[in-house]
Amino acid sequence: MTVTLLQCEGVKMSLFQDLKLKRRKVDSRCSSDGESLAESSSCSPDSGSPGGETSSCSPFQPPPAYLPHESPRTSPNPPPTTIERSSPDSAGDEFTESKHHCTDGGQGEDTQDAHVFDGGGRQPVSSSAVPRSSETDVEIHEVHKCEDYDAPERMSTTPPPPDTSDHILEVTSVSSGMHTRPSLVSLGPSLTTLANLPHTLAVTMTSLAPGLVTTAGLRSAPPVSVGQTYWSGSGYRVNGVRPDYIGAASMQPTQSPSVPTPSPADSSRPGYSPRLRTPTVIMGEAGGVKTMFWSTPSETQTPVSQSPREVLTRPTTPCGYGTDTSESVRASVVDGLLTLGQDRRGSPPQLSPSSTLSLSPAARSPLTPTGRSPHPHTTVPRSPYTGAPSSPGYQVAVRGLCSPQSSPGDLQLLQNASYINSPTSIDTQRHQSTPLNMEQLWAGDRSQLPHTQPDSPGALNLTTVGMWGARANCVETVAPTPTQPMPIDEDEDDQPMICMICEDRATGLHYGIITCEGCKGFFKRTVQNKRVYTCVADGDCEITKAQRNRCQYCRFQKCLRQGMVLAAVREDRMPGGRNSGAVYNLYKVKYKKKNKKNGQMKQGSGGPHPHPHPHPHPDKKGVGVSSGLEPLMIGGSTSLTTTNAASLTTTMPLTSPSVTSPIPAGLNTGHILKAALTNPSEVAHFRQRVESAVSSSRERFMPYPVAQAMIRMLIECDDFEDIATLKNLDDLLDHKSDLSTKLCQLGDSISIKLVQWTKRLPFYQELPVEVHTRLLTHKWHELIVLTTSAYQAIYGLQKLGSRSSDGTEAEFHQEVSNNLCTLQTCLNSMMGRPITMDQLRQEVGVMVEKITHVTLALRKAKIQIEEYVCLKVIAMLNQTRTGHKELEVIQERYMGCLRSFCETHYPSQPSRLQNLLVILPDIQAAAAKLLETKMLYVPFLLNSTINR
DNA sequence: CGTCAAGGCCAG
DNA sequence: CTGGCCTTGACG
Repeated sequence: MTVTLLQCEGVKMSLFQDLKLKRRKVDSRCSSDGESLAESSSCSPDSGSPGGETSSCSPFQPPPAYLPHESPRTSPNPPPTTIERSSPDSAGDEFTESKHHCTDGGQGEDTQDAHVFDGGGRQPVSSSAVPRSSETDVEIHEVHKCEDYDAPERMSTTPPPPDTSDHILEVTSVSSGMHTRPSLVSLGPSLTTLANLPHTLAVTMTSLAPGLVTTAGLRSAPPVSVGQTYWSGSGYRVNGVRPDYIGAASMQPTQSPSVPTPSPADSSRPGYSPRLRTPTVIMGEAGGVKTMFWSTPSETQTPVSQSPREVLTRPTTPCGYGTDTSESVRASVVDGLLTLGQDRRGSPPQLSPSSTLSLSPAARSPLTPTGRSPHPHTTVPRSPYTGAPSSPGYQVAVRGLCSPQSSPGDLQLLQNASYINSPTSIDTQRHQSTPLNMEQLWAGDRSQLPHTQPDSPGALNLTTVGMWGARANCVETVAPTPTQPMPIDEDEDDQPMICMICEDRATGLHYGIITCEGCKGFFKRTVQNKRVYTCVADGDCEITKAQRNRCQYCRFQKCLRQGMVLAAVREDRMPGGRNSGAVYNLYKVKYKKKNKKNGQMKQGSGGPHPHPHPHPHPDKKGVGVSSGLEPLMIGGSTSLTTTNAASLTTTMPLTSPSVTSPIPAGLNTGHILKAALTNPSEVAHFRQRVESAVSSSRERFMPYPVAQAMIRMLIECDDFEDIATLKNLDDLLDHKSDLSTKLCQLGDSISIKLVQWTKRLPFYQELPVEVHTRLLTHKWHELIVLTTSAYQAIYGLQKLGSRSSDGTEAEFHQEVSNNLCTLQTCLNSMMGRPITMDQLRQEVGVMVEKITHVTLALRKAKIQIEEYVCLKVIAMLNQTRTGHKELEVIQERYMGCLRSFCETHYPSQPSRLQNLLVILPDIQAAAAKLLETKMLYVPFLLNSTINR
């Protein structure tokens, strides 16, 4: 059981945010609340690039509650502990501003991104219904050591006298198997309030085993993915392709306007896909003394500005993309936790640094084009639909996961895992290439160029393998041939092209690829003037429309990487005319002769999901798809993954030269691929898009029996009632026993159940354990909300008799009131003293409202268990940005399940799928609030009392 | 003559 | 310096 306890840490540590911890600012430039902070932001609209994330007010700042407020309350009673500064990776460095990198004064999306804290219920503290006293308005930068290893009698189960002087939590825990004893808790003044109940829960810290010295860096709060985009079935197109077909969900318009969000003004903006950063708690334990500090957030991107020390300490990840050390450690530790007891998965090699650092192209698994080490079990033959291993021992193996056992070897492994690098972000695999020496480039050294450029080996082999390696992974698998043109989806002609560099609106083919006027001009000026740029960061800045002017070096590098041809810039500056054939042969996208008589081209429109634009707009600028751009020839042969190639032979006949049959009638995936291949916004997304297209085809054509079987597997692994309710409610309500212990046990129970659920998932083996870890760490609160709300929606009706939801405002308020009354009763009992309704509303009112909102939405939809389990998986796999194709494939697989179920069981509700999906942002909002209040037990209490 | 991908111009 | 708009000129 050590395993599962340990696995809880990721969850438990999230609770630490709420502790009355003194934040001692080391280097804060931020104002005291999210809004003012945002407004004062002088930099970084960056929603993902390293270009801005280290700025003082990036979206990755801790949410307001955790921002380094100007907290003047210095402690007259300093903690009786050793105070240390945080590690090199922590706060100080990452608060470093990078204004020098912002050449546009922070225009563009600054405001938008700066408001992300408002979204999803994570509202600025100042506007929260929860009083500030219950918020974490301070930041920890010290390590608090506690010398008192085992003094449970000092743990506050009754509120200590108010102490306004200092909010110090000191925790020491001596591990004793699965029982952990917080030994010293010194909380702040508002411990007497309801909101502090979970603080004691938060104190739980579980150790591996007696004597084991370990370090655990744990994200204190999962990123609140407010405003994430979901498939919405809208008509939005990217280069003529629906983003959900090509995996570019983040480019979709965001959620339905009908979905209320805390900050609709921001979250509803097209393309709004914020990723929040949260503080990071790094825990350490030495000699049985646990220490911790908070660092500033640094999720997965490499900041623009790194102090030398930071650079030195930043681990090199398999993808070459730096992760915060704390994040790495955290992930690694929890990875280890998840891995323990899974000897069948070959844990030691999986967690060894050597395996994660295996970057040899030849060694790359075709399933892991991002360079991440392949999971050893991805080679298990699988059903193309279920993804489940076909081996007969699969079910046994899954069951075996439910009873993980640890061993000394596991502990050692875990210990080791603490020091290896975690994989990079599951949603961001960025390339890191050899620096481009522009001076040498202009001096004639073209060896730096990707192979699409002249003077470099294999110039006509348009494969971008080599120094552009990581990027090339994404494209090397796609190999349509000129003799096998993709069907053209003329229905999409009226959709604008997007620039392959910055995703702005493209105006046509320029220097070899489809770009906007800006990137065209930029490339031209750079080449004509032989300009030399440098990147102040690590040469990996994100280039988007809003940020393209922030780093000329990275913009130009991307131009080259994407295939812009230097030779297309004429030395003689002769205007007009056509380029020579030699230059033209270097183009990635070629103007196709107008021979659209290929009968295959029109076969794509006969599927069950006809496209809404049957008549193409005769826009002369619609070069991309409409005029027939030949598919890019990348490489000489297909290298689709074994697994997917097998799938493709049945559904995607045009992706490989070896498969020459026309598209089967009724399948219109070819046009998806055609468009995806000929008009990608980025070549680097080829692979992802193809995968998405493949999975999309699966999703859309999944037969119901297959969906039914997959859903049944999800239901079986869910154990709905067990995971959504509290078994020992009576014990919990008994105020005579130790409340803290009970809450700790509750936290254990919740996290154990989540981990067990994860391990039972049919696709568990398809993803590396670290990915599961990250998913769970980032999504656990959403899973809790969805689970409890769905349970409430489905079984709460029993309490209400057969009355169904009418969705009225009155019902909402009634339900909120009922829930608050239930909570009041429970808490009175738990605490042994009365809690006033005012107190209750103040502390948990907003959170209960949001959860109730979700519950009513699910109830109104009359959500079925089948839909709930699919939604749960979809929610867990949802990413703030695209890029992790494995997750997308699996997510869309279950999207297909859900769609199939909805279409089969609710044929009269064509928008049922969409209606269910748009509840997800509400779930995120409620989850954010739950996280904010830390009262994890609330939804469980409400569920557990349904039948009382 | 239409197309379209070059280069040029110039306001911001 | 950027990027929207314009001009140019080979090609079909």
